[in-house]
Amino acid sequence: MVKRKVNRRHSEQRNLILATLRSCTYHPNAQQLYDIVRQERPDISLGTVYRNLKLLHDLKLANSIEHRGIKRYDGRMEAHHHILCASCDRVADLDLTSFSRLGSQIGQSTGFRVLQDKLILFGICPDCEAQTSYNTGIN
Amino acid sequence: MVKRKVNRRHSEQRNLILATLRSCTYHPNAQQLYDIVRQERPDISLGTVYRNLKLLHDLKLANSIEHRGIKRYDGRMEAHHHILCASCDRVADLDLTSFSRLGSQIGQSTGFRVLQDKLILFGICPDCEAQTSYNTGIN
DNA sequence: CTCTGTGCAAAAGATTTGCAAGGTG
DNA sequence: CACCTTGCAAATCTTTTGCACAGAG
Repeated sequence: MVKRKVNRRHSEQRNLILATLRSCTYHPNAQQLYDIVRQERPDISLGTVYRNLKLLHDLKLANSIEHRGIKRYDGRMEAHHHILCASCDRVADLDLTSFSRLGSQIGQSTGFRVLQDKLILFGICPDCEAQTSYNTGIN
Repeated sequence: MVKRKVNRRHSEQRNLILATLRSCTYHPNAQQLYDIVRQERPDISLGTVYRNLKLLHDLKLANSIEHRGIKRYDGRMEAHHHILCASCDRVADLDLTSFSRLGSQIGQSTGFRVLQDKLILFGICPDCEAQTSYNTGIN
């Protein structure tokens, strides 16, 4: 179960995918990443992007969050959280130093060992808030 | 966009689905709900379950959380949050009165209007913690 | 040479949708 | 009646996987 298959070979595709993810200012999904990466390497396949995102996530080189049936990735690995806009699906990073207290409090009351680096919030982003109408349908 | 089509007709199927969801002690997905409901009404279709869960969610009669590509539902509508076990995917309810402060704090720093009733945490549940090996693969 | 990674296409799994028929008010 | 809801099946969408070949060490 805890299989530790360490020695991975390098591949241009994998390096490119990780570099692209890291340079991304937003939180792209596989298709978006594929579209960007393809500009530089038109022969890359979508399957490879999926395979590598999954691998990078397993290797803890990428985070992921899921919303409305789509997984989005994040190459920034310093501990942080995310808030999703329930209207436009935008994702914003959240540096939340004050969470550790709440986390351990929750751990005590539920018996769960709370993962301190994964917390998802929902809200309405400023842009959507500025508009008169928006859908509040989260999930 | 803000379509308000209020007058919905009743249907046995919809009532049954909602009642079943409400009586559920866990957080079932569409398929699980379908399996339960079918015992009472063998002719119901999976599509109907999906359609009604979506509708009930829109009407704010059900909450939903998404994990590993599957949506799970919750008929308990008092404000509360959820914590997911990253190992066994169990969902636990979380009554978190102390969140409102953190929520408004986050609202100030991000500009988001934080939805106070939707917060997802990840952790390892007591049962999984008791086992020596578990996968930490969240998402 | 030995594996790992890739491209391609097919498969899988969850959810949605078109349609004709049945149900509700 | 008008139109909402259903069952069924097909369609859709995202993600995974099998396979033969290419590439890395």
